Amino acid sequence: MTIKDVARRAGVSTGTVSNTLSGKQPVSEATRQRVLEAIEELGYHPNEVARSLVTQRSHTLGVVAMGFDYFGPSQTVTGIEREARRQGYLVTLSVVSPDDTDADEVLQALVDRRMDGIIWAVPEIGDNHAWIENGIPLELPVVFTNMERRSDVAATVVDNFAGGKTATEHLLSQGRRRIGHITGPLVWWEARERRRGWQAALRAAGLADQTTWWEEGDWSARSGREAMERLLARCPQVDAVFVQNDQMALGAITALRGRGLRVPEDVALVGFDDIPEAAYFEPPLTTIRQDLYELGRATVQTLLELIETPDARQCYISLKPQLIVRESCGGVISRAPS
Amino acid sequence: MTIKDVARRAGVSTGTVSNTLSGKQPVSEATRQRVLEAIEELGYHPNEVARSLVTQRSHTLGVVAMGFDYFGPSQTVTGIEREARRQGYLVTLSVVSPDDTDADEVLQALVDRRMDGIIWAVPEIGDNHAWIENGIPLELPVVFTNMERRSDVAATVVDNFAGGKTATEHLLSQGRRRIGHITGPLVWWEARERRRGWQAALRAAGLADQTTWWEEGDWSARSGREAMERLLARCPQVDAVFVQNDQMALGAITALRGRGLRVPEDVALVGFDDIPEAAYFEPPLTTIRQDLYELGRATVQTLLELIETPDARQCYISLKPQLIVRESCGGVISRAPS
DNA sequence: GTGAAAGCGCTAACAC
DNA sequence: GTGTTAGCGCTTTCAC
Repeated sequence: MTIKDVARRAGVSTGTVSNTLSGKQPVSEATRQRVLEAIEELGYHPNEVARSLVTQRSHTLGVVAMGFDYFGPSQTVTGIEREARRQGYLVTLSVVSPDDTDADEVLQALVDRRMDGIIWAVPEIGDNHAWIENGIPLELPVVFTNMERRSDVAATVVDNFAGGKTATEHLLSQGRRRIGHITGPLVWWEARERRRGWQAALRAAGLADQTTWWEEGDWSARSGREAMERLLARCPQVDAVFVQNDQMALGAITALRGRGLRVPEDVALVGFDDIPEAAYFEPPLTTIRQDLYELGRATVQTLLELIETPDARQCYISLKPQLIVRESCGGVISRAPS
Repeated sequence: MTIKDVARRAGVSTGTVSNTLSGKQPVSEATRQRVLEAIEELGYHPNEVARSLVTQRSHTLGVVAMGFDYFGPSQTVTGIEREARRQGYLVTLSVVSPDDTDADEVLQALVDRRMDGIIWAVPEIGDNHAWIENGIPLELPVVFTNMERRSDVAATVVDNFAGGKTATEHLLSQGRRRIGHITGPLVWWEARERRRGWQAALRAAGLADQTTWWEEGDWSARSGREAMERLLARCPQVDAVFVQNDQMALGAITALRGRGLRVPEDVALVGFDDIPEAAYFEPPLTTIRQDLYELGRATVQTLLELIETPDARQCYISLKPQLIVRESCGGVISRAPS
């Protein structure tokens, strides 16, 4: 089933079929109808591979993501896919692992398939973004997510600093004054940002001497429990803890309960992410929600603009996360979302 | 940067370049070296789109998934992507929504891009698989996941019936005799299978009259809480509940605690999925783990076989889920028999 | 308006 | 072994 078959059937040339399909050149109504009929009868669908070859456009976006069997990344990718499809694009997904050295390979495979653009949705860990430094080695438009601001690179991010600050300020507003902190792995840029936010809020409240009251976890509930144990051993006086994600907060709850401490009466807790389960923790968890779905949407829109207008102003879109108040901080109590 | 540039630079024809690259025709060592050098110097990478057009192979798999911002589906897709890449394939992902009428469109877009095969990783809900009935309308190899067995269709599934049966049998082995059940939406095939497993175990234990002790949820923690409330109202004597996923089990725990009932002393609980948080529930949740990562791997392998050997149509791979024993089933039963 | 023809970048016969 | 050439299925000049 090729365009030739359609042309033959309609008694026209392939160029005319192409024109009726694209509308780029005028076609008389009569032949238009005959072509459309032929297409219908033959059940013809254009071969997009052939089309890509000549137009140099694949209408496909390459997405490289990391560890997306977790809630955050998969939500981002979902947002990306939705928006891409809405705009007539397909998404080719590559998953890299934290220890991957094959970033180049992955990228090359996408370039070879002539993606129209790339979304690099890999968290910035250690120096895994170093390859960007000397200008992007790709002639393709690329947009990054959750990356430290750089010149000449487009990125969409969640304002993790603001998130950490908001969380801590909420704790302060509830009257807590001895606020500890459990971080994600500090090789992650996002983890460092959230900690900066916590420290900034502490300093602003005249609590600068407490900015060392933190312990490092690895995002897992297990590490949250262990970090909480360490924090309790080192700073038994804490009356609140800002935890950098909800899973670790869950572990922290377990640790506190194990020590006979009540949440929020003895120790208040704020998490980060607002995973669906957070509202059903015991107690329901106050947390910072980041709209990663929206992050995905915004990233696609940025990329499509870059594709249309390759003269590319560098743009850096920053999304503010939102405080969700539940019961783990005491004070204001809101119901679980309905 | 095309094959022509390489050919010119190496002083050979394009055919020779192609042959050195593919190795399908012998090339003298001397020219081979010259070609390789030219490729290196020019930084040449073959255009895979052009290659696809002539070879009729895209080395890309189309995956259509649903609601994969949840743990299960994203784990499956991760498994798919990993195995695909290991075998030299890229993955193009389409996400459909539960209320999709656009399944045809999605499929067509993948066919138009000449995917080498399709993985339909959409749960079977209502009659959303009806389009398969009159034989697959695609000339492409397709593999389905978690779908009821059909003739002439390849599928890889988790044995949900066995999972439900195992969960219930474990409860029975702990001495529980009044075992209720909270299901997912029964328009889901998987939910019906798990319930069948529960009922089968009940019947085998001579408890056939209890096979109506179930309530329906929608997979969310919230619905689990509500279903638990209803179940308690209708069958206050239950001493155990098998819940069809961990999120709903979390809600069930909340409901039980609200009624002053202890887990596992008063009511034992088994979940399904083994999400990472399950080990940190209060109490840690006994659950049925399904290895969806492996499901993804197996699905890709099946698909690749189908691509190589298109006459190998129907195969049905069934993966057994695994019981993970934690504390939510306890040993001691403290509720008085009624 | 419409048809003929020249590619897009590559592979695969087929000569030599 | 290597070069030549005819496509893969489409779009896009460019005549008419």
